[in-house]
Amino acid sequence: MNSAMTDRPSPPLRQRRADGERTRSAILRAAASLATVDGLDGLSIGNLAAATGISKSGLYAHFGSKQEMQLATVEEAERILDEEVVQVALAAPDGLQRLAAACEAFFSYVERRVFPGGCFFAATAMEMGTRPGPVRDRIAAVQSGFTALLSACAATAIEQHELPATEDPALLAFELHSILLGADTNFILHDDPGALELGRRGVRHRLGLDGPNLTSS
Amino acid sequence: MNSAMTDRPSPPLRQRRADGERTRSAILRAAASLATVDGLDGLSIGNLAAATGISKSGLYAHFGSKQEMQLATVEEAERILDEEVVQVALAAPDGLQRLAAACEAFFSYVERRVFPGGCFFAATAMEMGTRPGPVRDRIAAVQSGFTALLSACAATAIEQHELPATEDPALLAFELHSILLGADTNFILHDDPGALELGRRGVRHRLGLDGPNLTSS
DNA sequence: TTGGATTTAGCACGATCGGTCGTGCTAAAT
DNA sequence: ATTTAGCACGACCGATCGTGCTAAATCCAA
Repeated sequence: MNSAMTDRPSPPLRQRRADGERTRSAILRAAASLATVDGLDGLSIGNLAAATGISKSGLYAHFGSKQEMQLATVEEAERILDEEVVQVALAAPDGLQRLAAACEAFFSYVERRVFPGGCFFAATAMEMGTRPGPVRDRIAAVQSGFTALLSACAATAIEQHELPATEDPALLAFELHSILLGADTNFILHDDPGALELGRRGVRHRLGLDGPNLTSS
Repeated sequence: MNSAMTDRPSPPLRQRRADGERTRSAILRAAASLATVDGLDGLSIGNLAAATGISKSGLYAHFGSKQEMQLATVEEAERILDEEVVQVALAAPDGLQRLAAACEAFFSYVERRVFPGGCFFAATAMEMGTRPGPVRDRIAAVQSGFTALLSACAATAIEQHELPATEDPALLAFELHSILLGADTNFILHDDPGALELGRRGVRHRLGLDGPNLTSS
C-alpha cells in the first residue's frame, strides 16, 4: 500500500567499478556507525564526507540524495544485524535454544559495540518513528522481521514442549524484544554494562532457564 | 562528579513579569511536544519560534542558549510525566496495585498522545544517550527515578506477599520498564494501538494478574 | 503618572545545511 | 589503443542553523 521501495538507487543504473564499490562500502560502514550517534537525520552530508575523507560532491556520485543515502545506510545496518545476530541465532537448533541464542547474540552485538551507539535499529526507530517515508517503513520492516523470528522460535518451542502450551508466541516475542530494547537503551543512556547483565537475567527468567535444576542441561 | 546542573537558568536572574512567565510556559509546552517529533537536537530555534508565533530573538530573552532551552524543556516534560503518570500511580495503594497503576497510567499517557511522539523520555533517551552533557544527565536521572519508583513498589508488594519472595525488585522493575518502552516504541513506529494492548497484556502476565481466578478481585 | 525594568521584535553575523555544476582522472569495455 | 563512463574534486548556491546587538513596546511600582 505504501511506497514500494525495494528498487535500487536510480543514479548509477549502469554497472559499478571495483574501486567505487569499495569506497561505497566504506562510506556506508561509516554512515551506519555515525547514525547511531548522531541519528539518521542528524548525520549530515558534511560530517560524513569529513569522516570518510571524501568530498561532499563525491558522496553524491554514489547517492543522489540524502534520503537515498539514508536508505542505503539502513540496508547496510540490516546486513550487519543479519550477520551479527540473525545468522548466529539460526546456527542454534530451532525452538527454545534458538530463542536464547538470538537474545544472547543481540546482547553480545551491543556489548561488543558493533555500533558505537548500541543497536542501530533501536537508535533509529524512535527517531524515524514520527517521520513517515520509505526510511521509516524500512526500519519498521526490520523490527517486524526480528519480532517474527522470535515469535516463530517461540511457537516451535511450544510445539516441542520446551515452553508451556499456555504461552502466546506473539506476546513472548514482544516481551523478549522489549527486554532487548530496554537493556540496549539503559546500556547506552547510563553507559552501564550492568544493564546488559540485567537484560540477560530478564531473558533467562522469562524463558524459565534460571530456576530450579538447570546447571548444565 | 559530572556537571552539577540543578542551578537555575542564568540569563533572567532578575524577577519575572507575569506575561513573560505565561509565554515562557507556552514556549516550553510547545518545545516539549515538538521535541518528541523532531528530537531535542532536531528541534530548531526557528521552528520553535514559528510554532509559538514568537521571534527567534524573543526566545533568547527567556533562554540564553539552546542548551538552556533543552534543559528547561526536559524539566517541563518531567513535570508533565510526574502529573500524568507518577501522581496517578501514587494515588493507588502501595504495592502491587500501585505497580499496576503506574504501568496503566503510562499506557494511557502514551495512548492519549500527551506528547505527539509518545513518551518524551523514551523519544529523547536514545537520541541524547550518546551525547554527554547536562541534558543527557537530566534525562538519565528521570529514567532512574522512574525505575526506582517501580522497584520500590515491587519491594513493597513482596513484603505484602502480593508477589513471590523469590522476585528481585530491581529485575522486575527493569522488565516492566522495558515493556513500557517496547510498547511505546512499537506504538509510534508502527502507528499501531495494538502495541499498547500487547504491552498491557505483558504487564498483566508479568504481574500474574491474568491467570486463574481474577475476574473482579 | 511617570520611571525603570522587562519583554519582544528587527536585523545581521558567521557557520553549516542539503544540493548542483562543471571538470578532470582513471578503470574498464571495445 | 581508444573510447566510454563511473568516480571524485573544488566552487558555489539559497536556505537555515544558533547567536548576538539594539531599539521599541509593554508592564509594574513608586
